[in-house]
Amino acid sequence: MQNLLEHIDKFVSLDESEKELLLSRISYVEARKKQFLLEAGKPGYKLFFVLKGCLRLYLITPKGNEQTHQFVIENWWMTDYLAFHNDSVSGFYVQAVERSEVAVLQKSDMDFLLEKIPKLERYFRLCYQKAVGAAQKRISYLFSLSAEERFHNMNDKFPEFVQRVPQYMLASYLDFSAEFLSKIRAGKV
Amino acid sequence: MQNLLEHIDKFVSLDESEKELLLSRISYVEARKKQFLLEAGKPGYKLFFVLKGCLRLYLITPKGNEQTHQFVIENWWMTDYLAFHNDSVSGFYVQAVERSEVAVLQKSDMDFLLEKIPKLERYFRLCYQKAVGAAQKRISYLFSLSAEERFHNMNDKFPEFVQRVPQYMLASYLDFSAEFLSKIRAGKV
DNA sequence: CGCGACGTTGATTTGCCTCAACGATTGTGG
DNA sequence: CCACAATCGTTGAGGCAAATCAACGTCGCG
Repeated sequence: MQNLLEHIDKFVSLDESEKELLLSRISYVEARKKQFLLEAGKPGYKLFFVLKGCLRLYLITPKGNEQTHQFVIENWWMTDYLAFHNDSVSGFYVQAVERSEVAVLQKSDMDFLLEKIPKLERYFRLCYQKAVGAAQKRISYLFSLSAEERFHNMNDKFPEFVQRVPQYMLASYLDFSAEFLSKIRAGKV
Repeated sequence: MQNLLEHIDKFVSLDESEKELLLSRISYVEARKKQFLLEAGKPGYKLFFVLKGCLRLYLITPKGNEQTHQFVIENWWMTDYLAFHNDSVSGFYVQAVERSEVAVLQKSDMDFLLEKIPKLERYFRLCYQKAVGAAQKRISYLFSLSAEERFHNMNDKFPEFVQRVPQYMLASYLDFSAEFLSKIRAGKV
């Protein structure tokens, strides 16, 4: 949990009793590779923070394909935010890409903590501000680059990522087929 | 500005002196149709709230096409959040789709207000939480639906929108060409 | 060792783009 | 208030990026 405290500390400073209170309301989960933390169709009242490892958020399209929406590594929060915001059922799966250590915050606990430690409003406001920016950036890549350009852009900017996740997940994240990714890598396109 | 106060009031309650302070740091702009509020390449330190009318956020791709990222109508905030967050230059244009009344908040004023009225942290945290959810939903539509399905989905869920904005903007929002939208409407596809 | 998950390759198909030319509608200055 | 331009929308022909399908390697693991 040290990672989480350090991350919070970058934005707001908590005293010892506040840290204690915080930790008393956050649980710790170790997820095996491919294990689900959240499933579509189930209530989405949890927020996940990656302490170690890698998670992905994905959905199954009406046609039955997996579409990876987001990968997150150390020091990012993730969930289906619409479900979280509206207390509704999740439309997404959250799954461990590799063995991961995760902090889990229930919405009710979040509300409790925000009540008791108003400074955390600021922390989450800043996290979300960054997340909205990241989402805008993501859409702009999907919009303005061709499939091949999206792959090369990813490879240039996040090479360790391209190593770390299976190709079929990466392909669905970049919004093209696994076969096509294979051809791009082979230079056959 | 009444709209803005009412919107804030849905999430947190401010007393009269706080409202006064808030309004003293927010400016009001009337934008003509097609007028720019923010331009790519210029500093992105402003946040916009639509009191009346409609704004769009778009970028120009390397190939020279307009790609509309987002439309916002009454009671939504908008800007290039990455530029706003990092105090950098905007990658997007913000333009009035129709004659609009807009509240403008400079980042420095936002920081000042958040300092003086910590309750506003909560307000923005909730606005952003909703915005992240909306962005996730948007990506999921782009991912999982065909061009024609995206149009019909839009038409079903936001018919007034489809009326309100020019077709070429709508087409770029749905990520296909204006010509193709024309063909979908004519049932020629 | 054998099975299932993952990756590769080529042939074929298709959804949507591009380009070009032409209507319709809106706006503007004479 | 009309003429004309600019903006916006329509239509069709042709082309291409990427999907789909199918078959076959390969690796890791129970």
